[in-house]
Amino acid sequence: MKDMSWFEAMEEKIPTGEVRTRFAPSPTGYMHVGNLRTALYTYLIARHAGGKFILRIEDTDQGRLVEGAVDVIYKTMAQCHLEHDEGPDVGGPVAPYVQTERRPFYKEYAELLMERGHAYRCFCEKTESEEDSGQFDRGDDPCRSMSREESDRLAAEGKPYVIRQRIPHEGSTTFHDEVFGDITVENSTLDDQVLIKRDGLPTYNFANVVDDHLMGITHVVRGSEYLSSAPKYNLLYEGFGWDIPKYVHCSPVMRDAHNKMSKRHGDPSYEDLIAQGYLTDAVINYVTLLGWSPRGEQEIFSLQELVDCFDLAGISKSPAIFDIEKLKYFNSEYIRAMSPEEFAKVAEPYIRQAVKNPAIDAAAIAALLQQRTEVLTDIPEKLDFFDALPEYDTELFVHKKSKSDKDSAKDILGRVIPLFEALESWDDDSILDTMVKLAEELEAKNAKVMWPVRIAAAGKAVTPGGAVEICRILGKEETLRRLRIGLEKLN
RNA sequence: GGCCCGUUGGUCAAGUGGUUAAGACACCGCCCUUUCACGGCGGUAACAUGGGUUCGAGUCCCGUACGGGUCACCA
Repeated sequence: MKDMSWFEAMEEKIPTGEVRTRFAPSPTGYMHVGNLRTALYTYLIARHAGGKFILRIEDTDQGRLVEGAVDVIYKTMAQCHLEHDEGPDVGGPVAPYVQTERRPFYKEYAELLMERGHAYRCFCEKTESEEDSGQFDRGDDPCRSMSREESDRLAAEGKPYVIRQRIPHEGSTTFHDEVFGDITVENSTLDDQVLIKRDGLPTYNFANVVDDHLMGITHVVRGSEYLSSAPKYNLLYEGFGWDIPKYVHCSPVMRDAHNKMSKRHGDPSYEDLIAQGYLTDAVINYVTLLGWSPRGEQEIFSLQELVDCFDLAGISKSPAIFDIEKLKYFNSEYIRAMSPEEFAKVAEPYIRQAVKNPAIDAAAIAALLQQRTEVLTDIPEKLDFFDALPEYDTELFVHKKSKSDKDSAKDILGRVIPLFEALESWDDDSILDTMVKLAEELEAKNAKVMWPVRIAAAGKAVTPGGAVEICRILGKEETLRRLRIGLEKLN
């Protein structure tokens, strides 16, 4: 073990006097929605207080490392505008920020804890069946009462061991959580958890305590699955004589009443949602509101607005079910709030999936789409009729509300075609005027004229935009061709 | 099973002893309208349950039910 001056030097590096939070994912895959929400709350707490947001990679489980996972984390954080002040890529005062690179520290601190009597080496080698059956009574572990001399001797001989936390058999421990309040448990229900594994790496629980302390973390935000191990943390902090940070345990994001959202069940990750046509800002907004509620009735928040009003008191204790319908609503709100240019830009690739004809203006279509798009990936199917007139049934010409039927449609198309042919300019006004005047002439509702025109032009019942817009975008020649086809069908 | 936590409409949720129990999504209806949407207006729908405490309980206490978490040399 290092001498005390080494530990003192470590203490001196710890930043103080500011709120410091950390997002500490383990690089095992992609960004789950629950993870994203945890990252968001963590970020929001730091920024709201004008503090620091730190990224730490928890890779102590060598068996679960996934290639490229760290890059996904960086990429996602950047996409979500969750910029960190300290982390493996940008460095910081308490580097390194990757747990495997901090390996030497844990051992030192575990030994310090042994020195203080709150930990001990355990040389037991139990069979798996003993572990699984729970037959092995931890209270009877002979290593717990082994003398320090004996323990040192065995270790020096090279006998493999783990280091366990020595938890008192008597008394109780109370810890405080910002969301759940005070929770008290009997120490007898806590087990002497492993701190340092046989491979020399720390367990998650131990690495967390050591790192959070050494990094000056003031608020620990994590999932509620860690709630039951939290009392052991208090004992660890007390054993070291360290201040206990604020705990913020968050209930899970559920897929339904019984199951957490999970990739295994086919639930979307953040990346999946983006690929499915959801906007990052909408996802962030929605996910933040899943399990947290602001004071007022506002629901649409920019990240900055969230920073301004985020408050721990609004975090709820019970799990929240992820509702894709409500995300859709947020997404459509965000889409409608975009400038037409912005929307045209994000929509263009989706428009071009369906509309290959370069003569057709994608921006013109985007303008029609913006008010009626919930999810970007819905776009292509709305536009299939632009490139090719679909096969359609003449029943489509029948529409009661517009007072349109096959006979009237036939009559209207027969009259509209020559009028359109005669048009010199092909724009909204001239197309509209032509149809309105015809309606006046026939003493009919505008709809009676426009319905059959739109049906003949598009060949489908539901279209983005009305008859005028569709004819305009299709162009005069193509419109006329389609109207003639419609007329033929009705003959 | 032990321990811990949770429970307001289908969903997200407000609510910190006295409210006609907000609001949003979804759903339904009406209006607007060249389709579908958008928008506007309105509607259906909730305090898991039984006991207390109290003049008065969604709000406090106890029990019950249901649900979740945890009980790894995983995080």
